[in-house]
Amino acid sequence: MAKSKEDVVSEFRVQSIQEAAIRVISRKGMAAATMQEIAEEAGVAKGTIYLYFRDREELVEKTFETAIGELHKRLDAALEGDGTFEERLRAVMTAQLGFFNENREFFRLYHSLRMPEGTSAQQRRQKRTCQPQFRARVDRLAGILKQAMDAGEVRPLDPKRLALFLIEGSTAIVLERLSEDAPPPETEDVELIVSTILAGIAISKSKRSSH
Amino acid sequence: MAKSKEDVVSEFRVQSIQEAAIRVISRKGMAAATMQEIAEEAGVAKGTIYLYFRDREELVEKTFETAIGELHKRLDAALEGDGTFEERLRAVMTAQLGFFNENREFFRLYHSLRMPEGTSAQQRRQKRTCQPQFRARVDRLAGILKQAMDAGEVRPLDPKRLALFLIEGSTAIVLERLSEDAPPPETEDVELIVSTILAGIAISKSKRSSH
DNA sequence: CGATACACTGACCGGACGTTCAGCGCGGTG
DNA sequence: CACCGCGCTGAACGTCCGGTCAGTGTATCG
Repeated sequence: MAKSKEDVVSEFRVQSIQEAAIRVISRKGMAAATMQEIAEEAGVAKGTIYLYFRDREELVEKTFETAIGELHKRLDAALEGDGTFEERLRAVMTAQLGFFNENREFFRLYHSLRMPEGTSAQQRRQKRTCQPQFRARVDRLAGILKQAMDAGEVRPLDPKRLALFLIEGSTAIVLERLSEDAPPPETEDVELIVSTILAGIAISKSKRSSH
Repeated sequence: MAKSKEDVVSEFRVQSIQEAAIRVISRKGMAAATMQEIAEEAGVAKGTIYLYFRDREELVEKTFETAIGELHKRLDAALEGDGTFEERLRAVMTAQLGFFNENREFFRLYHSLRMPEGTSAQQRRQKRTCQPQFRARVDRLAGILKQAMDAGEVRPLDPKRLALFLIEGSTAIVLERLSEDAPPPETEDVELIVSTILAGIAISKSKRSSH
């Protein structure tokens, strides 16, 4: 069945509102972003938002899911086919830096939801909907690490902790890049991360003596 | 001059209120922590808080500074005297994990202030007071890294980026530890971080072939 | 023991924000 | 053209919260 005119309008509204929400949240922060301002940013009246989302929580939740779905698609694409661990690691990091670079505004929403706020009921709800998304991201990377360990490419360590360390560490670099006027080329930061994580930063004894 | 009785009472109130603030913020999150609840937690009336802090912002700011001052003291202590880079890195990481383990409740306050919220005026104020504290932490570690690079113990990389990567990566592990019922011993996680950062995770060709 | 000072209290105020809903205008229909 | 349906609007409502201040209890002093 072709999309009816109503569907098209509806989709357009939903998308405008979600994009506005991301922009306002990235400007003011999660707590200070008001429905009024989101509505203005989207070019609709406050009441209109409630025709498409039950309440503020649902708007935030759906918006987050839509946006993070995009990130997951990118990561999946980066991991298609198989290569050496190093290639895959580089692909993942490149995809990540690229995504946040193109979606700078999504970053703050992402960061705000890392740790749930509000009453314990709200916290539980946020946890149910957002935590799995973070977990999925961590688990995906942990899976790659585990695979590489089994293949003998990586020494045995707790894959989950390593994944956390890597994701959050690279997130810090993304954050820094976003606040810089002229960040270095993406590849440079990817190389920093990949080479550090693969080979470490210490100059081995043999190399030092040969120098 | 000895402390007058008023000073003692005053200090006690300030401390109670700050501790209450940390507990409430860690329970509800920054935005949802109300002055009323902080007052109840401290066992005083709401108005009393305003005898010791100009407004909510000042309370949060001062509380944050008091608590992070403690962290900085620990880090300084960990770096007293001099040792190899590896020893210093291990000391810093141990101090960090230890601090957050003993001050679990401070963690959320710390996390909430990472990224300023509210109107742009509020954001500027928060940036002026809190960002330098984060910067100081990063710069301190970056300094150690730089020193090790100059000494030829560490290969030359951007020290600031490395420091960010390390601090945020280890923060992720702290966060994970805090949410676990029975986290592994601190030393284990410290070793994971230190060995990863020093030697990387890849199994070198020579080691693999000798296996 | 009264008088004075002052830390403390908590009801109250003003404003902001999420949510609602009566009504408006516009495109479609007979 | 008159009527209708409906997507949309934004004023109004209830709630919540930071901040205020007149009043209260208590310690101190003459």
